[in-house]
Amino acid sequence: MRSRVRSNSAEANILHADLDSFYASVEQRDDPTLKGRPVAVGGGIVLAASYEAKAFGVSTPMAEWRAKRLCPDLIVVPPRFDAYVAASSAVFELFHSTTPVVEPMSIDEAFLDVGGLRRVSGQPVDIAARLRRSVRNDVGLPISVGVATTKFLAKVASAVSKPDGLLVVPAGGELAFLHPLPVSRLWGVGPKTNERLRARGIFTVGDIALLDEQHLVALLGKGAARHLSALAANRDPRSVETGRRRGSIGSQHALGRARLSPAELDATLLGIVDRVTRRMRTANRVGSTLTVRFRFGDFTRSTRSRTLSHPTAATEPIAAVALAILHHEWARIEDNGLTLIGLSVGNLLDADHTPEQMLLPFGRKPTSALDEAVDDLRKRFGNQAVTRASLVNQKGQETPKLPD
DNA sequence: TCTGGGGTCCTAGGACCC
DNA sequence: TCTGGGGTCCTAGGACCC
Repeated sequence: MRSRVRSNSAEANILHADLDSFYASVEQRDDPTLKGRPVAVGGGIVLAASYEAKAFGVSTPMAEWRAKRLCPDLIVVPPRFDAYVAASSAVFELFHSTTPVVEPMSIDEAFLDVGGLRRVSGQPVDIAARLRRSVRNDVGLPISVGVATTKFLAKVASAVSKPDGLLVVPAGGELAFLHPLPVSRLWGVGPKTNERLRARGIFTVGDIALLDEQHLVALLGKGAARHLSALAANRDPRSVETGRRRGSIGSQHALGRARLSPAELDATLLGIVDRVTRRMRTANRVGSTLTVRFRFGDFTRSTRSRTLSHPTAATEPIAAVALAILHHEWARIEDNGLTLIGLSVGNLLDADHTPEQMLLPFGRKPTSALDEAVDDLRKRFGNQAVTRASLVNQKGQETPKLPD
């Protein structure tokens, strides 16, 4: 259940806590010989870089060979995701013991609302300082915290305070802090938008605040323009929300340059289907919209999606539809090669609250062309789960048709 | 010598329903 | 028989974030 918590918006009550160079810090914590040295976590590409490495210009995501050229002494260690998950859980326990109002943003950052805790825990700045000490002492990791009246500003503050910093933007001092910053600090300004703004002579947040919103709409479209105008004026009414749930679960796999055979591609996709559906079942969720993601040899991308008539977390129907989509794109894959394939399942529902008769698989009459395709695949490959062995499609063999 | 893996949100056209 | 406006869902793509 999602809930909103309103705090007194005139006060700087919102904390944004963000672990510094998270993966790299865990590695430096667990291997003392890495302390104080330039470390990158990755394999082929940099997933995280320590501050010592960042000083050389190493950043993420950067090809490993490039990082090593920038920083010849760089130590590259392979990722240990289990260790990161464990460290993250420990840190989130500290978040939750700080305040009940915690909104996770990713594995290494969260918003905390500490409004209303003054009497119990003191001023936000003191709460933030204590939290930083606990994370350092109990988990052994550096964390930066920003404190402000809005989520957006708290996030900017934590970023500005890095590394291992604490920064409070006092109520009333928001615009003085915000306006000199470059537009790229705004949430939602990436390389493309930054370039478009730069071309119009817009460099700082203050420049945006001065701009007529209509002008911005013409430049970026209505949604983005309103969003940026609001942030530049520090209008950010979003509250810290607990209980937010993911809207999709997916997995993808980069394939490199090697050309895979159709059977190998089928097997790769089935492995991804298996991983995704397992995760869905573990999370006790079902979904109905399948999106297959392709990146071709020239690095152009494309997605194909289909919506099932009933939500499911079962391997078999999802595998059947995902394979049908893959086979439908075969001509383009043959022409260009394929460098990435992925699958995500959206429209997620709680399995417990989904009426049983809505769940696949179950005995039923086909209700859509898509279901007919699923049934067709079942007939063709047997009613058991679609297995790798049953799907060794040689090139040229008839492949399942995807209904238009 | 290229470019990982997990997500979110927005836009826009077309289908479909009322 | 012709015509409308609004709402929602589906699909594809783009941009962005960590």
